[in-house]
Amino acid sequence: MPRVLRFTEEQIAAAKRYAAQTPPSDLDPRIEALVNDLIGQVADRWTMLILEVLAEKGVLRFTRLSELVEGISQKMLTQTLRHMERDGLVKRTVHPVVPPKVEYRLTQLGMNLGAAFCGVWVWAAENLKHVEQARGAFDKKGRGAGRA
Amino acid sequence: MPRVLRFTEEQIAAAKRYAAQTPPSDLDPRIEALVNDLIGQVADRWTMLILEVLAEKGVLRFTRLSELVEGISQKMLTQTLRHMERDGLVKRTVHPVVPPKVEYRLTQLGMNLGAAFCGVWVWAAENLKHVEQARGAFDKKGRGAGRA
DNA sequence: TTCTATACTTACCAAAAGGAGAGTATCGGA
DNA sequence: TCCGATACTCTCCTTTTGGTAAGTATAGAA
Repeated sequence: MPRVLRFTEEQIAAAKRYAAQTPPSDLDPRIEALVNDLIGQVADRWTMLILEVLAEKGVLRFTRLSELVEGISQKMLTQTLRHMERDGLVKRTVHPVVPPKVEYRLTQLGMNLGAAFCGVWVWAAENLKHVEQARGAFDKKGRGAGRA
Repeated sequence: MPRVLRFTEEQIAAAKRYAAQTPPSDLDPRIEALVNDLIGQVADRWTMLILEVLAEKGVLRFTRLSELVEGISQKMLTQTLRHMERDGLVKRTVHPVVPPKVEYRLTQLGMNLGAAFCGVWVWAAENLKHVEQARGAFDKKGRGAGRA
């Protein structure tokens, strides 16, 4: 499912650029809160999956998207796409024909976000085993001792 | 709130390393699903905030954490810390004294995850204005036309 | 003897997320 | 004349999430 594993060289380069920046030093708390909110909205399960498939496939119509994003309901697909459109992550193009034809593609902003997430996907792919080991250890020895 | 803006040079370097890797080519879908789940659990609001304050402060006790992670309830703090401990992101150290003393710190795995998220924080900080603009535009002209 | 500090746990309840499935509009084709 | 295709929207209902508030254990201080 993490189609990000097929991110283009260009996208990976963008991820590098993001990670390479020394983050700006302290901002005013108002901004910090906004950044926080923004991440909260964007780090959502469906948003990330849609980001992935659009990054991989380029342009997709509604029905195709619903097939590619496994397990998503129409309701959530519509809702998530609207949010992403509102945030400027995807471009929605309506062709006024019958039956309707609507195309979705990532904006530059969306692609940049995908690139920024790339590091997280890589982390997850690399450390899956470590996490599973940690869970196994926790579940076995955690029970029965150590709780305050 | 995004204390990641004060991430150390070392952590930023780690982020670079993550983003610099060409992600492994296609894996079997089982793995992909697991990576997906893992990200879903880890990209949670409280997990990210706790990751931040621990990355910044190093070692913290329960009550101090609850003060620093603004708005978190005891319940969610305990719950999130348990999950993070189980996943091997934080180390929990109990000192058998009265009143109880319990310390939390990030593991290497946790620090790496923080580094991987760094790119996303930077994206959010940089593109906050773009997103706000997009929202403004959407809310104004979006209503009334364009829906299929 | 009662109070305090710490790190929780538990029970209860309200709000939000999200799934299922039906409904809608329109035109060309059988 | 009725069906099918597309991209939704709407309603109803269940599940999940998360907050609040109270309870617990213990040793030393007052």
